[in-house]
Amino acid sequence: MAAAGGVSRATVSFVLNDDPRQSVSAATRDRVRQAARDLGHVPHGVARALREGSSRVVVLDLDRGLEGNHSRSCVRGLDDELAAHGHVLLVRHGQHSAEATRQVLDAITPRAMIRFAEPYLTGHDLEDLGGGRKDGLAAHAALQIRHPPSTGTPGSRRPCRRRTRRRARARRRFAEHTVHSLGLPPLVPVTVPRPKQAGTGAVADLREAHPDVTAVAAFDDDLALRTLTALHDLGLAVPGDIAVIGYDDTEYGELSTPALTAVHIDAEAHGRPAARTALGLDSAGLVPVPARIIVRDPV
Amino acid sequence: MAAAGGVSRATVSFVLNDDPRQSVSAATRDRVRQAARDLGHVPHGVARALREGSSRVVVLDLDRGLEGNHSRSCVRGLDDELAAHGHVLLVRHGQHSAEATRQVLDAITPRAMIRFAEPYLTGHDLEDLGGGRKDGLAAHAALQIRHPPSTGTPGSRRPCRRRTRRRARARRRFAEHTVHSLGLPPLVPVTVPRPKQAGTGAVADLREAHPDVTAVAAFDDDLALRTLTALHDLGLAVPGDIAVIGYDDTEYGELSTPALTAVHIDAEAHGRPAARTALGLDSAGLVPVPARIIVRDPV
DNA sequence: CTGAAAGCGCTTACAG
DNA sequence: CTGAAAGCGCTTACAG
Repeated sequence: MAAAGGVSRATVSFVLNDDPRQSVSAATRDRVRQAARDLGHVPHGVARALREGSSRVVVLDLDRGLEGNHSRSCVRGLDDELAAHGHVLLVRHGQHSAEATRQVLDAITPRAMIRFAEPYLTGHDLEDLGGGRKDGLAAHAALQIRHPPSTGTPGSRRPCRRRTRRRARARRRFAEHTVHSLGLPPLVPVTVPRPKQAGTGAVADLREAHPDVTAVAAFDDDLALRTLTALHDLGLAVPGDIAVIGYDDTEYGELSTPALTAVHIDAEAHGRPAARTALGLDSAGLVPVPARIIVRDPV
Repeated sequence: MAAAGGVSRATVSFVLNDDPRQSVSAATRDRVRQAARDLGHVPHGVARALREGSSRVVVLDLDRGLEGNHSRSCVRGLDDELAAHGHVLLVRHGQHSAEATRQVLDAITPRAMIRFAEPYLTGHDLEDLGGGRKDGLAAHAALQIRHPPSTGTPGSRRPCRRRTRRRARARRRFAEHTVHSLGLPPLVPVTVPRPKQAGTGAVADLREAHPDVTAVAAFDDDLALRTLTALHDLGLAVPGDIAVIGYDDTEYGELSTPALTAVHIDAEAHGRPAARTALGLDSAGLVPVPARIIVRDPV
């Protein structure tokens, strides 16, 4: 490559990286660019990574698949934004030991390793992102509880797997805050386990212990659909006897009867700043897309 | 590290890689191992990759998320098997341009890049994997059509996104073969689109045009659930009026009424040989886990 | 059996 | 403004 351009490898590097500390004549610059195009030359990432201390890869740690719209859109945002800055997003699925994580680090020394929804949880995203709107966990928890705004309905929900525990706790706190500020009775937590029969039993117990509960604000769509199924099996009317609202808008929500109304989180706007932070860039000026309720059947 | 052990870097490399071409005295070997442990020394993957020509990473290209059991278990198998051989699995989600793919290659020069379910489709997995059972697309397509074995029911199904088209076509062919060999009437293809109303319309049309169709063998669980919803909305009884059987066993299948019976593919056994092939290893001796039908409610 | 040296392809001070 | 040189941390012929 250097030979073809008739310049030193150093010069090639300067040109291809637009190094501002080095001025290169326009003629040389063009010559190098042209040669790179002709030869299809692209810097070898591994060599560059060795020299620079890390590869242009960001690893996202995600223990689940890409179930709802939240994770899916977040990945899209991360991917786009990283690509725009010459980096690559790679996802690691499953629950891994610390040792396995170290293996990844050792294998490619990624530029950063992101844990899914970490900032969403830690409060980073709870800050005002412009337009007077908060677009984080607190806002989303409140959005779910407030819907529909006209009827005051206590919600209930269920935290689940270990990794999500912290997030569940935070959600719970925000939901309780909302309930309180609306002057509603406190939340009644309920667990709707698998398999189906167990879930139905749990919902039956809830009805008996708390006949006054008029709505369920589910931790996620999976649990919302589980609850819907249980209510169906108990012969209860939705939303007549009790309403259900989901969180995270799975495509399966459309298929239940009644179809599931749910909080829809557009997390591309979360993924982008996360990407920039991972690269050590300023993440100002990104426009958030506030979460909204997808109303399917009346709740 | 070399200094601490009092040996040359070369020797460290020989010991740590168990190089068979080089004999190292037991004493030196122990000394190096001990020093490595003490210092927590691990070979730097990037440097090694530069020298060896590729990193110990395998990239899996997956345009969807991890929806059903097929992709999920396949990823598990790949991940396990690669880890057992000192490699790391990283997943790339979304539909990417050739340019973007090249970016990944340039960034870390992975050992291999796998396209999801490629061998599943190309026939690799259609071979007999031992025990006199085939555990591939042909077997799975047949399994779905044959269920329940007692009643002869024409199936219908729907291919969808571009990437899956080839797979859909192959499935279709295998299903038709099965139908034929069972002496059943030929398959009637049907598309059940989103949104819900459109799907319901499609199923209504099907009923009108082909009142003799008694069962739907869906392309995947999503479509099966869609069909179930449509039938419900049309006031038809399942399986009384028409049966539905899914493919790939989503956890949401449990929640419909009636619950969805589906083909359950344990693809860990597909992931493992794929991993070995990617590493250029022999994949003999791996035990396949044949697909089975998860019967939930009677079809 | 062990060690000194080359080289993988880059980037970046440094000298000209 | 340009080029020769060092060095990132490994592996692997090669000489001792």
